[in-house]
Amino acid sequence: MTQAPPTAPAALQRLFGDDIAAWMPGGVCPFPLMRVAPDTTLVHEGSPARLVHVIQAGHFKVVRTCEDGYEQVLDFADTGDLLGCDGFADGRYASGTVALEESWVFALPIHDVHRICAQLPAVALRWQAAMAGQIARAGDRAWVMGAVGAEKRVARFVLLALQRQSARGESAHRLRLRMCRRDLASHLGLSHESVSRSFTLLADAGLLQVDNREIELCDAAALHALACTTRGYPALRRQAMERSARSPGMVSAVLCPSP
Amino acid sequence: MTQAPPTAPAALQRLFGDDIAAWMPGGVCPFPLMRVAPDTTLVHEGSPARLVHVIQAGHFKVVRTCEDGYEQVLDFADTGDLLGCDGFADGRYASGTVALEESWVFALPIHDVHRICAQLPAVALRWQAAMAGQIARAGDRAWVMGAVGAEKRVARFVLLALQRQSARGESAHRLRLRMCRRDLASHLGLSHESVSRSFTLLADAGLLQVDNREIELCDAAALHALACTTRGYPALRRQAMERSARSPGMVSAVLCPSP
DNA sequence: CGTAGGGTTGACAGCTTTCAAGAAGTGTGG
DNA sequence: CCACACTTCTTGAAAGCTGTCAACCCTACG
Repeated sequence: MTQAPPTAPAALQRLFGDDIAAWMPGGVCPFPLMRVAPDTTLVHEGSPARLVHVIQAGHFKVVRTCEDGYEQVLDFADTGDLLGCDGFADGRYASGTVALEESWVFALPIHDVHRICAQLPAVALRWQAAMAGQIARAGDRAWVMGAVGAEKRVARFVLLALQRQSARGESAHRLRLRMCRRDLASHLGLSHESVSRSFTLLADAGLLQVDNREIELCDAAALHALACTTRGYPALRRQAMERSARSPGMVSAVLCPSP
Repeated sequence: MTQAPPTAPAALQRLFGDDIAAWMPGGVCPFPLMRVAPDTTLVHEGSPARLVHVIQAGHFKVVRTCEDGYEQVLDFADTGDLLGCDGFADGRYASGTVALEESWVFALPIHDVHRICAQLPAVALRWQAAMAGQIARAGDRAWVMGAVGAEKRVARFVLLALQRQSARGESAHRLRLRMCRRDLASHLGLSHESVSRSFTLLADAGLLQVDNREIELCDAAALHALACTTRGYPALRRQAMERSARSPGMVSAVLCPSP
């Protein structure tokens, strides 16, 4: 299952720009590219923060563990994201990060980042922009989590994930979830059964097509309306009932010709 | 109602350290201290981002407005917090900020911040720590919003607010909410009636004392247990019922002698 | 004094959690 | 290759929490 490590440090390129070349004596990247096995903890909550990680490939969840062992999923991170920035603040990581699949990250010593930023103002600017991007991401996340009602939270989550994916040049209507329902439920403040039911409801209403962790957007306008409209959307359940009554046997028929 | 503007730039001091003196020719702070009237929008969502604001005094809400006019409250900010960092990322503010009361903020042109950071590495370090602090804050916020159940979300919110307040040297058991129930409800993903009911429930159970926007912590251990325990806490309602049955007429009696 | 906005409470429909069981997919070892 | 255990996902039923609608109290304010 182990893939070959990515060759080009695309994530670093985006962070440091062309100035990264000045820090690559002999074309060798000064920062180690680490492989992280699935379900492995990359940084432990509360440990001393000396590294910031940049995701080159793969997906992570950001968690905070309660005293009784229940883990609250604060966020999910993917390619290009920074991990462990919160450790900058007081020297200890405020959250842990766990790989959802085999992943590859660059480990940047905070000290080195400071040194580079002090010497190359252009890099400092990009670095600040990257941290600001993490703050903006957190705002998006709050938008998702602040929705009222299970389907709306799930709808916003899917919409945001697709939006980010398409901003990265990937598909804008097809989504592959990397996390299990339980992690997603923890993130959204729901039970995992409610997440499951929400997906089937959105599918029955014709907004999505759901096959386990494969999501396909069918009715972008309707999903957007559901996600962005204020509270109250009783029409969805009626719509789902009607649809499922109309085609009782055609569960897995191809409903959404891809545009 | 208009108070005098604060005299010492404490918020800037914390951000720039002693090096701020080098940027104060004749002891004059180079950044304007702006007064923001209650219910006034400081930055508009989507507008070009040229300033970062530092709260010197007062309280704000950070919002994202849906197309139909419903505003989602992403966060609340108070003294020392940075406003508008998310605009760093792509040049436009990703969220708006509205003053909850009369407030005072320093307006820092992003360009100036960059210049100062380029010249004074120590300031750059502090600035990064401040942004990292905003990221850590966002994690806390996700922890609050990710709770399952209305009382638990409210409990976490109160706990976090008290914790931040005490970290700033203020009271660790007395809290004055600056936002209306509706804003708090929007932030927590609840109806404002549920927020109200949660407060009275927590009060009836003896964990808090609630008087409109004045909150007093009565049983820190129990509130902490409620906030941090995994889902399921049916004992709370029983406890509240028993308590309210035991003292039917003593609604406003002084239950919590301040330690 | 009248109005407006914020906060609380009650009633009820309906959504969510919980508990339980079954279906589907995955990995392991024989 | 199959059987088996295991996890994940889905679904059903019941209890109970939450949203909605409505009413009432209170304070602030003109």
